[in-house]
Amino acid sequence: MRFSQIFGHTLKEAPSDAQAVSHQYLIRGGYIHQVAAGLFSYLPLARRVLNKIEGILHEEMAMIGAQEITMPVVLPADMWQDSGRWYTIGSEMTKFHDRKDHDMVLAMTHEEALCDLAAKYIRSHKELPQLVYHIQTKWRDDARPRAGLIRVREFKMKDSYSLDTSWEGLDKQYRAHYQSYFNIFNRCGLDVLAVKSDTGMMGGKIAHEFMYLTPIGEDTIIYCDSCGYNSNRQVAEFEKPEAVKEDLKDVEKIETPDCKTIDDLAKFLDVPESRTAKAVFMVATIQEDNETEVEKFVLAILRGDMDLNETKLANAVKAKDLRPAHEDEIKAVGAVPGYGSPVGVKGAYVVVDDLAAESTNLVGGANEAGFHLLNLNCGRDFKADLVIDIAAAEAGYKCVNCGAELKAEKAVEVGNIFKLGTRYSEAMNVTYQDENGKLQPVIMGSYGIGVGRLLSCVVEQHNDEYGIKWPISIAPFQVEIVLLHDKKGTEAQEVAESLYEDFKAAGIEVLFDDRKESPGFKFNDADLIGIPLRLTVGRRALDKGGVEFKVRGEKDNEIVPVDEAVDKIKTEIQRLEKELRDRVQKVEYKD
RNA sequence: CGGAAUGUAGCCUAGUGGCUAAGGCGCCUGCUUUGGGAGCAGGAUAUCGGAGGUUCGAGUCCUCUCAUUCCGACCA
Repeated sequence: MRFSQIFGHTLKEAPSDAQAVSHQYLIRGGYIHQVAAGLFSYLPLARRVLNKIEGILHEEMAMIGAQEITMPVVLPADMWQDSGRWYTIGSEMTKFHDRKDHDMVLAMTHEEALCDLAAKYIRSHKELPQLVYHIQTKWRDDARPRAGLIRVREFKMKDSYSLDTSWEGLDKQYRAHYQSYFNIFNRCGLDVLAVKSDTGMMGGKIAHEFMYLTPIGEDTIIYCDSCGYNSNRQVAEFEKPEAVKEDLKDVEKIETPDCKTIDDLAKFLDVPESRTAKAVFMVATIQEDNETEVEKFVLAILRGDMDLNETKLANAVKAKDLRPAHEDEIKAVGAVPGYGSPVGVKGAYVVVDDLAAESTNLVGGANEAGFHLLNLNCGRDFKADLVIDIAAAEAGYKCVNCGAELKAEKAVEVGNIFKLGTRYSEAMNVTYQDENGKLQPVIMGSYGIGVGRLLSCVVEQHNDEYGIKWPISIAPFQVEIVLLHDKKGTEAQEVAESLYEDFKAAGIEVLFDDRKESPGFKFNDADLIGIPLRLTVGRRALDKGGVEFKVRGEKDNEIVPVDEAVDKIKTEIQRLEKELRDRVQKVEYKD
């Protein structure tokens, strides 16, 4: 490809909207164009990277026996009604009517479509197990797209679906993906960590997330350096500190103006946050039986220095869904937001974190604006319907396994693998006949990787002050020829042109900067775009007997004779490819 | 969906009620130049996000609205 003909161009300055490094470089390099919030066009350079990534995905899927299919992005609503998600997912899912006035849906993911397909094609245990996948567009009308390609509304995902007759079979396919995903990320040059993401209710349900650690991430990982424990904060376990125990003192009501947060309160009273009680008002949706759902008002009490872990709370009250309570709902039970506690509250299910229950003489809300109560004690001053661990893990707490201090790190989820079990197959009647002729639900798994998010995470990991440094495996081109024009002769031009032809003939992906620009301009663009290998053709190098070879990101360069340039580049490509290939290793599966 | 900020040419910015909206980058033409974002000369590109209002006069003040970004809620 000649640089002069590429659709799109580079920018010296990034638009002020772009804040994440990957967002800035991808825009400045002429890779992507933002159309609206969370909507991007991919220009030729980015498309080439996506093609490379998708190539790796296809190869790795083939390695674990997955067959490629394609399911539509527009789906009829009835399958989403069958799975129940038509009713449970909010405005993130886009619904519309087609010309015949049928309810339609833009696919957020393809479990329903796959189940619909499997229900029609899977008949016998002899046809199982199966593993199918596609790389297809998803639409999620996210309330808050951000950071360029990190969180978007329309994106492509590689999603695969396994179908098995047994939990052992599912486990096998699950572990195959676990390994496969490490291979994929390693081949793309991205460092990831696999963390447990949901132990959930429903017994055997297990999920892992593949996390790229970065401060711009939205997930928090809790990990332990000394024993290797790690987990998404949502489900992380930790050892609670000892409760402070004193002799019980009498309750005392005090005026606390403008103390709506624990922080305000602790400062105002000059007590540590750990001596306060925090009230969190939630509404849980609970499935009583197949037909009926009820909403339950839940009042969660924690020690003031701890955060509520909603996943733990949802599990504790067996909630299908959990949301923050609205202000009128809070008032309806007799509580006051900002000054809340269980004291005097009626009609709420009170869940008290075990540590808060053991702690004595805490400061809590009086359920009266501007007032708190001193010396609250669980059991004496208010009753707990349930005492259980509902606190979120945080850095500084102790590891449950080894007692070392836990650490926290932000991360972006670039992939996940999920043991669905029979959740969808039962709802959507995906069954097969077993050896005895009995109908059984198929046991499913689903496995996803966001392609654009992976691309942007690679840029986050591989860049410097000048631009992107692509890993060779997914670089839009393997080598860039930078021609420096020379008025005194045509030699440089001729050498560059003939090298360009030689590279193409040798099957090397080459970008030829043939533009009539100054050297500095071209070097800066080359660094920005980030092609791994560079050959500079100009008077100075020719006088020294060749062309100048340089690896992106390395300081040194060397003169290579013109007739050895193709071999040199071939060797270097192989060297860089080997580096990435060597990253691919057997990983130990961690439950 | 809550809180905040910002909208001036393709990009970055100036413009603090008063003349024809200014500069840099980029773009076009010509000449010159060619090893880390060259120089000179000429040129094109803005309904100042939109609507309404206040005013003799609005890019500037007010109201509404739209969009984008950031923080939070949310995230199958």
